[in-house]
Amino acid sequence: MDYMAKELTQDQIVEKRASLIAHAITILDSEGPDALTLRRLAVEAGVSRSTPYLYFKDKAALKDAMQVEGFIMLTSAYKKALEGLTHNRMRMKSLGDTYVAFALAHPELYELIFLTKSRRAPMSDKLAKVVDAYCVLTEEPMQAAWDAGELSMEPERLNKVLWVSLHGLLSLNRAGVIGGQSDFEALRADLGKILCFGFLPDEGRQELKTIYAPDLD
Amino acid sequence: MDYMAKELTQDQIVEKRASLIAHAITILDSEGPDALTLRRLAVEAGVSRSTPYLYFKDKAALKDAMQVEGFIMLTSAYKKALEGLTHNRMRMKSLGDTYVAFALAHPELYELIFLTKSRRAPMSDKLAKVVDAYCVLTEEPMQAAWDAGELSMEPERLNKVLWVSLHGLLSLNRAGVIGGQSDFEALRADLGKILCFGFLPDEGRQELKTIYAPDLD
DNA sequence: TATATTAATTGACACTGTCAATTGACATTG
DNA sequence: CAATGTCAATTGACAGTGTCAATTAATATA
Repeated sequence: MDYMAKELTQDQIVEKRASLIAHAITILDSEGPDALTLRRLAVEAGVSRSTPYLYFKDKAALKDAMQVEGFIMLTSAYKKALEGLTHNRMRMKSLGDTYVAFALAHPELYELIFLTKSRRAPMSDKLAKVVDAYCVLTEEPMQAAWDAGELSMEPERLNKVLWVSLHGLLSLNRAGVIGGQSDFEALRADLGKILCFGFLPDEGRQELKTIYAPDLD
Repeated sequence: MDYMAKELTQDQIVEKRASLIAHAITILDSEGPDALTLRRLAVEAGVSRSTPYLYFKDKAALKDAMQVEGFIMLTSAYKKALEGLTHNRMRMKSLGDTYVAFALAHPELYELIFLTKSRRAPMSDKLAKVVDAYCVLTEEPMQAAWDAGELSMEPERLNKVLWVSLHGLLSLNRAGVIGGQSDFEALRADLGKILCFGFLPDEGRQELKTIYAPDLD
């Protein structure tokens, strides 16, 4: 057996952590959550059974780190997707497409990201920071649209509404409860239409408003 | 140890199954998924370690059964919630409230229901049937509204859109990624507004339509 | 009364997360 | 330069899990 230098630099630690996280994501995405085992992760990383415990307190801590990494991956995918796009509408569409593509390409990681394993524990500082950076990016095109008077709701609030809708679409589709592969695109189009225009028809909109949403502004 | 009659009737079997499922849901909802252990379920049911295997092929099979039971619970909650309500708008609102209340009252069960543990396995016949009955109930008020010309989309499609939106709201909120308890109601109101009226403002709606949704009808 | 049937139990195994005890390479000191 | 201390990393060990084969024992039937 070979051994490393005595005292690890901070860089070495984060590098080792990162490589463990990356490999954990590989296992998760290729074989599902049941295959993600600390022991297997260790042996495939060429280290011994309990070495991961030097870098992660827990299996839960590893998952938390994977969640953070997932947001980072999404954020950098967004940055790439926005490159060279100036038209505001295109930027918004590109973000949505990137989100969907990510969720479909990494379904297991996507599921892990949006699952609360930690029971009612508040977000870690690191996660909060990463989510913040994520939201800044997604809100930016909406802010521009808002400034141009093209939206009926403030960007920060609308951003959450759209996020929620898209996540629901992906989550229910993956659950298999909402219809097969072909339905997915149709449902996505339906969702887009409703989000743009609402489910109230153009005729009689004002009167229906008092019926369906008497308490909204 | 006491033993039962030699040959179990079909009724006895489904009763035993049902009681195991019910208790499994109790454990899940009160202590979370990690606490739901076949061995613990067995001992708390007063039977021995591997008795559950006489009623469920797998732990996964137990979870599948719990998923079916979850849909049944939701469906019967709907029926109760609709009792005595004749106004169509009230019926729709009541369904939505019931859905949200169920998800908040049984967060763990709710999560289990909408998680695909079985990797890409198609829905079982039993589940498909239950989901069908579920959808019939939720679509009914929308069908009435559609007949009255109050909707811009066919009930079956709109039902999925609204389901997706509500599920996304609950799922992201539970994930803790979307904001705390107080934000929840505000976000729900925002979502309701966007779903009713869309995110395009009333002014310039027609022109914006060509920008934001050139490919929609 | 003896036998067959079958629900239910126990024994056993491989595997998991986890941590205490141990190892061994290196940096530091006398 | 040899002895010592430090600390990353390994191994040993344990409780707990899902799962199934072998076993038990109660009852219907003959």
